[in-house]
Amino acid sequence: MARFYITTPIYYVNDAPHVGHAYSTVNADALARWHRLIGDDTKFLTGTDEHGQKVADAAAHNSMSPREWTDVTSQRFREAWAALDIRYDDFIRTTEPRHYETVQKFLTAVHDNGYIYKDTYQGLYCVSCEDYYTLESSDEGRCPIHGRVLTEMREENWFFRLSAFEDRLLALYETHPQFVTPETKRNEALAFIKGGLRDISITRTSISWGVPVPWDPDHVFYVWYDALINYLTAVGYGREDDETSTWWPHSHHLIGKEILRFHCVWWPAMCMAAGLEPVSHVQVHGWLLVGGQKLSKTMAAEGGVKLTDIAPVMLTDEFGVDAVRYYLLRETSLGNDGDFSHEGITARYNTDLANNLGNLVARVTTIVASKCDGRGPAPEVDSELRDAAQTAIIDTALAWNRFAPSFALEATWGLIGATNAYLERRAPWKMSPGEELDAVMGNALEAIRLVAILASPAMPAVSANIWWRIGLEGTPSDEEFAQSATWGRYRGAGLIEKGQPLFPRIKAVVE
RNA sequence: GGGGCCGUAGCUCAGUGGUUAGAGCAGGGGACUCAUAAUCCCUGGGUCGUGGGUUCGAUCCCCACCGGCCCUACCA
Repeated sequence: MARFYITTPIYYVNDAPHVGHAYSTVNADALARWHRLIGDDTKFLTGTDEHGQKVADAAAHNSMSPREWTDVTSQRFREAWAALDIRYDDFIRTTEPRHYETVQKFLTAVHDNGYIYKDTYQGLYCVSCEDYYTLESSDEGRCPIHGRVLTEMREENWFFRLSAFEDRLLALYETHPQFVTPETKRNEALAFIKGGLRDISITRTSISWGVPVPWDPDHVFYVWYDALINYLTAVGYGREDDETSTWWPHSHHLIGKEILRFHCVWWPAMCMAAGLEPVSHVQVHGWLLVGGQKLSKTMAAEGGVKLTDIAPVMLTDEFGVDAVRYYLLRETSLGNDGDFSHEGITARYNTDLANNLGNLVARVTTIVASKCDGRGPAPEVDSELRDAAQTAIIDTALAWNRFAPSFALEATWGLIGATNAYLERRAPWKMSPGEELDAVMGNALEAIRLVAILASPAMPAVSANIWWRIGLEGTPSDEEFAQSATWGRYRGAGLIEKGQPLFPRIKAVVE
């Protein structure tokens, strides 16, 4: 049996969950649902990143311990994912004991292998940012954000010998051309490696809210170094319940483009240093832009679109869970930036969901209910709709398999369009009850059944609803794709009734 | 400052070293009336950011520029 292990980034708890987080998570969830559908043994991991000075400060500001604070903030993500029908198999928190154990095991291995050494970190520090800059990344010794002169600081740190992995990373990219997708992002990572790698400081003494360094308890690991390892924590690396060999390295990290360097350069090097094969695939996606602008705290501070204006729950309240999922998956191709707008989601909702899909189900169920005694007739073996169905099945499957949800949904919607056109040609509403009418309606119902299956990774609830409406038992994902997604299997057992519209049209709001 | 990405029809986006560059939506015309004033058919049309270069031929390769953006060691 094939296995599929997919992860999202773990989200920094200081942020409130917003549509950007939802974008990553919905994509990962849909991909996981697709692989479950085709029968893969699937594991879907998400979670929260809870260490670092910012978190400790926020906790103090709210008069809580870091643990109490992260209990609250981590929970917000679980709630957001519940609202979006995210079905993760594991939710990891970096403050969990299992994570401490894996991180310490992993980094001890790196240490034992000679890739960690102690040195003095000299950095330029910005008091406003509370962070270090390199001379190159500064604006001629000034903070690029605040413009103030950076002060030179020194700290005893443990360093990771990243520079030792340049050749091995290049070899990895050479022998695994699919390590990073899409290709433009792969090239970006490759260019960075070719530009030369420097060793990196991976511990801090000035911070206490982190994973202690086992061989030097005055230090904690810097937040990124423990964060990346979460992907291994979840498979039990270095612990009694170790399932690493089951899920690793044939796994997939879905990440946003801004953390490409961590995942495509440091992380494989860290794995190599620990004596572990790197993850096999990193799928990079772009950003959602609001009116062409990045979603950011800065923008909110400047009075632009606020993140809280587009919290996931506000969208699901307005459009429904599956419509939001559909929009996030359909609107932009994974890997490129996309535009997020209220107009955009409204347009997708009305055209793709209400007019095409919802209306198709409504018109078919109406005719069947009134002219076929409410029982779904069987489809024809050689219907002219069959070719369109086959095409949609193949193209949809190929697209999901190559991490391209937008193309998958486009292919699925091709069958919806073909079915609407088919009904126009045959005009069953002009037919009298009988064999001809039954055949047409059976074919249409079969197409709808297939659409429900094909759309189920993106819209699990609506797909199940359609399944029920056309008189079928269970849900579209009960049976493996290879068996269920073949033309001619429709056999409605239950009565077919029209019911309420799946997607009531949304009137344009004049602003 | 350094590295990188993007710039394609009104809008949102696909796409390719080679005959007339695509889809959806919006717009225009027609058909139909089962359906959520939905659907179906036809249709408009864009110097593929600008200027060079390589090539028999470039929107796609190279260089420069303009514009937008990302990374530069905490932001999907």
